[in-house]
Amino acid sequence: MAATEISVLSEQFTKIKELELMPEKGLKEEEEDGVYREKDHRSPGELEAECTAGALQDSVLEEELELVPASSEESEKHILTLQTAPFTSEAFELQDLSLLSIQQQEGGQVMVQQAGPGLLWLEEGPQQSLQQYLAISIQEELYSLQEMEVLQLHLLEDNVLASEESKLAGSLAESAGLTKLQERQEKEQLLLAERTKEQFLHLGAMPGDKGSDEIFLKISNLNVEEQEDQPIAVPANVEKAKSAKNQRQTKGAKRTFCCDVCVFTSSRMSSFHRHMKTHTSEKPHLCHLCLKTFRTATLLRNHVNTHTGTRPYKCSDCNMAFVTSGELVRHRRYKHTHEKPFKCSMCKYASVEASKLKRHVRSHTGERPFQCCQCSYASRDTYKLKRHMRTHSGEKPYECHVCHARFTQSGTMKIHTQQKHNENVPKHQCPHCATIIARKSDLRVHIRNLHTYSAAELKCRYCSAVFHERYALIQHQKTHKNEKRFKCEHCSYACKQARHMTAHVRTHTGEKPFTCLSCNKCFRQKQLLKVHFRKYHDASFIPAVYKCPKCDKGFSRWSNMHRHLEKCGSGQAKAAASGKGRTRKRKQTVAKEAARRDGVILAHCNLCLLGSGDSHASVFQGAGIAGACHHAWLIFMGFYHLAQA
DNA sequence: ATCTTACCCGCCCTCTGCTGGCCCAGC
DNA sequence: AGCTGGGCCAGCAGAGGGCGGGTAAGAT
Repeated sequence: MAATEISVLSEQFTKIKELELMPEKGLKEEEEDGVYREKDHRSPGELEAECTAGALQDSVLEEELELVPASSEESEKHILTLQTAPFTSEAFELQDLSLLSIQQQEGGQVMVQQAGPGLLWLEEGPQQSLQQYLAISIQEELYSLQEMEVLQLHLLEDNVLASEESKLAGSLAESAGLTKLQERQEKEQLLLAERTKEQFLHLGAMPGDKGSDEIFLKISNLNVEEQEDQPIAVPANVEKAKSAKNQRQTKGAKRTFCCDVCVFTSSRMSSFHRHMKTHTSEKPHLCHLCLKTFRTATLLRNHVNTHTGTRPYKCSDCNMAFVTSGELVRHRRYKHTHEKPFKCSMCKYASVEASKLKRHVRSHTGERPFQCCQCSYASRDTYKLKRHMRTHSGEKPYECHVCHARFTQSGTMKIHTQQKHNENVPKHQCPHCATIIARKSDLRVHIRNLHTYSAAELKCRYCSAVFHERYALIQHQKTHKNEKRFKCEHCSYACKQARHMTAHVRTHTGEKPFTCLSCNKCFRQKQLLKVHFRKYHDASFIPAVYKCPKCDKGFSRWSNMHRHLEKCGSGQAKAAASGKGRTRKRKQTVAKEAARRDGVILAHCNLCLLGSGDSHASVFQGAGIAGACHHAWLIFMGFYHLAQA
């Protein structure tokens, strides 16, 4: 005969209830690992009582503590549940609780010894099952996970008849001077709401299987709330849950099992049990491929399917297949049924998934929960923030497979490839004019700039015409293009530009407003003075000479040579010179390169007679004739050097 | 125990639109 | 030869579709 000794010191206490002979159905079933798992063996009332007992503590939950061996006979199987009871010492005048021992003796008698101040009562629960309730106080330090191992309950498993137990229960309950738990439930629940600093423990002690001598003590519920000197994190919704739970229970119409940790409720015991496991870290199912663990075998199987590529759920309308049925349903909504159950209350948007609606709603609310850590940008979803971060990192993950140019976004690369490397590039025709633009967005800019109505009057710079659309103005002004609108008052001269007329009029007046500061020579035009100064007073000036590759005629300006080439024609040089889409400088460079290929001399040094395909002095410098370059200048409007002249 | 359903988060993609720098033709 | 305006182009952000995969709870 062994006894249980529990040190109980605080006001908090726990009840231990022992069920009578368990029906076979209610017993644990042995699993492969030989460990007995608890089956639902209690009545709803008992379970509900358990449910009210308190919240769980993850670190302690589900620990099974082995008790002393029980009798090998089936009739001797007992379940002893150490369960929290939300009583206060004040309510039951329980004080100075300390040590208790339970001794179940031969003949079914249960001896309870109070090694210190304490309390034990037995009660008869529903379905005539014997329940023993032991009220103990919990020493704070005692009920940590490790210290539970210290706590030992020793039950003497003798033959106990249910009737005898019942009698004994009644006797002990009476002797304890307590009423049944059920009669106090409402009061307990009210007290529970007030007891924010209590510690609750729920232990289930269960016998072994047939022929087993073992009894397991299962810690299935431990509610530890904030201690005075040891704050413990408790979900904020616990009190809320309790409140809601109480409301439901007082209705009494239907049994509900309420989680004390969260707001979960269920009418099913199995669901409740399964739910309670979610408050633990227990994940016994291990993936042998990646060592990830899962709570259930189903989760593990689905996970393993992702490794193996097994996709049992096949779409009947296409060849897609999925790991889970949920994925298939979602796919069918997206692709085939177009069912969109999640509808926005602010617009017509509807989505297949709730998360999409949630994301969409942010476009109404303006909420941007994802803040960039390096700038003020915040995005409405995680992907945009991730994409944005590339602007800080400089990462360009997308590469053009043709030219290997890199891009930050896939769309940008796609457009690049389309525009640069595809032959059939879609073009966008402006609906208002003949303009064709490669990109739609640029067409939009075009329309905005040129075809948008302007309230302000847009006046023609050549006449009095007025327009309200820029495109119309431009088209109108082009009609003035070839007009020689400026006519000389003194002669028949006419020109297109006002500045030309100004210069012309000076031929009549003799005015020469531009004076050379070096030699006082005067000029009618600023440009003429500029040319003069360069030619006679600027030692560093080396005039360019553009030489026709066909007839060797030289030109001081590339544009002049270009005009000449149009008439003269010269293979590559002409082709290069007529290249469209190039800048003036680029055209010059291309023409020079072509000339060099043709062996054409564009310029000569006036001193050393060196000829070059390039007109720039750097060519002579590069040839090592530095001395010549400083004083040399190339023939202006000619193709031989000064010495020859 | 298993299937089904729902929810959630994450990732990637596409389409879209705006912006500003660059290039170039025209003036 | 300089200025200007318009097209080209890449960068970047907004919005939304579709799927992968984990988790939990109801139903069977």
